[in-house]
Amino acid sequence: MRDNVTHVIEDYLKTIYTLTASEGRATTKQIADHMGVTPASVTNMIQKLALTQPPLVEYRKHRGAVLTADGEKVALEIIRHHRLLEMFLHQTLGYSWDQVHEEADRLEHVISEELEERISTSLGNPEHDPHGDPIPTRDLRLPEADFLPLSQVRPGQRALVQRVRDADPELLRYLSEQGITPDARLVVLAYSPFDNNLQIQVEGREEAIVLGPGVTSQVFVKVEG
Amino acid sequence: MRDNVTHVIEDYLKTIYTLTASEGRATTKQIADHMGVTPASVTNMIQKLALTQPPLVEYRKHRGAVLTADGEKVALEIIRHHRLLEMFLHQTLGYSWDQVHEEADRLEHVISEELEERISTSLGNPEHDPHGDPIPTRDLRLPEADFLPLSQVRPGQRALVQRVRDADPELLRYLSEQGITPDARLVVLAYSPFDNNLQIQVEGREEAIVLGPGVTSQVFVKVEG
DNA sequence: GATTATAATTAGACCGGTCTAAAAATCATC
DNA sequence: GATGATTTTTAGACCGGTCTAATTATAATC
Repeated sequence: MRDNVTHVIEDYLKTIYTLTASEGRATTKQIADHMGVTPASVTNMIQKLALTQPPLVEYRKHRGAVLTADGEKVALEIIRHHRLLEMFLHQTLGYSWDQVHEEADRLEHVISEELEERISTSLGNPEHDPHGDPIPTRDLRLPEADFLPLSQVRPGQRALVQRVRDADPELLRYLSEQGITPDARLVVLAYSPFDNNLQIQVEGREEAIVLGPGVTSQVFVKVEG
Repeated sequence: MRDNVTHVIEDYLKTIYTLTASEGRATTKQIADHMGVTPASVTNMIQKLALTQPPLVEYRKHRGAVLTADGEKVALEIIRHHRLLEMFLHQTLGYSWDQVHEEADRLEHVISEELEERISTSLGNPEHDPHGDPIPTRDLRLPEADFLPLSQVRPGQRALVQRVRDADPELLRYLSEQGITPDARLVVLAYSPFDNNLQIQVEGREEAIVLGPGVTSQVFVKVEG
């Protein structure tokens, strides 16, 4: 079952998984945009993945792709690899958190179960990667988080930063500079309804800062009251 | 120049490099056997590599392949990756020396210059991998070794083990058990001319052992007099 | 140097994954 | 529910890398 799963297929399954997690579903176009590939290629691939034995996705015409249990397993395996690698590069080799993503994207497809295991134990079996994303367990369960995007926190509320979307290194560097990293505490001071800006005081910082929705929608927090 | 170099091409160049180093030249059949591929595939590939701009190999019909300076650079880059990774897996993640080869063979194609550098410095810029093979330097010079195969050492001579061919994990485990690892000292006690067996006393061991040429040709030493 | 074994090359097919261009289905808006 | 915009699918081509089968060149032996 694992042997016919190429690196490319792994990438498709991972993409479909994260898309359904964040957007609710994975359409042909979304997958295509996310992978930098034409929609025609996506159709071709998801049709193929629906015909493998066992099938890795469910496919009905014009309805996008949904992962089967088997497909989800593969996706979670790769996501586990990815997040363990991010943590390892960060902790053991001194990568900053905005540098790890790209490297992990290549390594995730080639590490053995053996190496995965050694990395995990050498890190003390961490539950989150450097961006606060949960790491699937050995048996591929992913602890579901009830985090709120920072954009939905309102004035007066205190919050603990839990995770940050790791897509854009620029954003990550910017957030670092502002002190907004997992485990940071902050208070929302003000909200501007028209542009959806938030004025925020990060604990331990002098100045309050103002962040737009482009930023606050990428940061996830737990509200502390 | 680097962008058209696929993982497969890297493997061909690496194979041609090691074959010319160990056998003096790289014929179509040798490359094919070494890579588990048909001779037809090899001809096809080396013809292609001779036509790239710049060419990576020199090719004349029925004469096998010879690396150009450019091809050698790529090969040495990959060999540097491979040997640094072996050392890293061994030192940092506790792999035994017979386990590292396979894992390194996959990782060597996907690590960035950045990661290569971080691994190297985290290991203190080692000059040899766990099997005693020299690691090409950052500027891709490979210190040439004047080692002798153990098979050519004669009775009465003391020798310091320098390196062991890393192709076969079985052999590596066996050698480990006998105490024959890089930096081990030994004395050759006797030589049987017909079967080319050597009787050997490893320093720190009780019993002398007898090794055939299948083993002694894979172990390289410096004779100490 | 003729014969035979071995190695190397060619020609053509195939597979995985991508693309473009054209056709069909769905969605959004009136 | 008709119209136009968008999305999706199909059909066919292409590229990288492999293979098999047939052919040709080299090496080895007499």
